[in-house]
Amino acid sequence: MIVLPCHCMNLRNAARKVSALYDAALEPLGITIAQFSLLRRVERLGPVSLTELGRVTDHDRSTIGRNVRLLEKMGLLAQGKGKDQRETMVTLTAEGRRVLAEGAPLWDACQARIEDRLGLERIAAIADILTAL
Amino acid sequence: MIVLPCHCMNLRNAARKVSALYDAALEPLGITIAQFSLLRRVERLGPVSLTELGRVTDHDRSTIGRNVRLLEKMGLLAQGKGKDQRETMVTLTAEGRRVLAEGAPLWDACQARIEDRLGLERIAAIADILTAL
DNA sequence: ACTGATTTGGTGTATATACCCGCTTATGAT
DNA sequence: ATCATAAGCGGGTATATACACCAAATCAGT
Repeated sequence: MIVLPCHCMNLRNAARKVSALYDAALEPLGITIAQFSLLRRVERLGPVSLTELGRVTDHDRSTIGRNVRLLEKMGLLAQGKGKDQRETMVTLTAEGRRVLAEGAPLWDACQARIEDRLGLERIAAIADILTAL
Repeated sequence: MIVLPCHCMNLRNAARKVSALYDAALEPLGITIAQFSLLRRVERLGPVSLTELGRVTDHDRSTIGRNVRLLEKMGLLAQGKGKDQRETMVTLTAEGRRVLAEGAPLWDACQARIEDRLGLERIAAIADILTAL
């Protein structure tokens, strides 16, 4: 892949390519790395509102709402009203838990492969970018 | 922004955030950093086919075709048939050249700000990722 | 020259993402 | 209790991106 002068495009291209690798690794699950990551978030946070999910992932609420809806249609997440009738509370389904369990070793392998290819130096740099922004 | 264990999501999030900064910087032009970058590619390569653009940018042909179509509607790019009647040749319009000229200092400023915030170390790491993949 | 394989694009479909607007529900100040 | 304000969501619209499939054009081997 050609390296451009533009740091932004280089980042985008790197994210695109790395995403394709993770997506391929998770292919047996029928979900993408973005969806896998969202499932894990819900697993971690327990019943959680869309707004809260958006806050912790730093995504637009509408983005989260749409992504959750897809996972709901797949039977991996469930939505219900909370005490506050405005809030949509999101929870993991049994099937969602199963997919997470099945996916864990796939994700691990891909993650390890990436660490191998990039080296700890660059891996650390990626994390640093987020904190430096 | 929270740092995740998943290197892929960290890269995606970094790309999302950095893109937002570049997009904001180019906002006076009415185009995004992805579009700006594509315009520059066409400027560099001169009349170029969609397939060739896809190859050099490592994007799917259909993605390029759609992105070019948008820039064509904005009057910044023009499409025409080549000697090979299958090929669509893409060229920069006068207006496209104007936008590139107007955008150059905006891009420069944003690029410099990013270099400042991230430091040359991390900037180099980003470029390295692409070559390491 | 003909025919089968390849190349080039376009379209349909899908995910990921953001912004804006409008509706519903909760909260807080009087 | 009332009413203005704020919070939470959904839907519309838009860009960026990929994959699969189809049609047209070209090319290569006979």
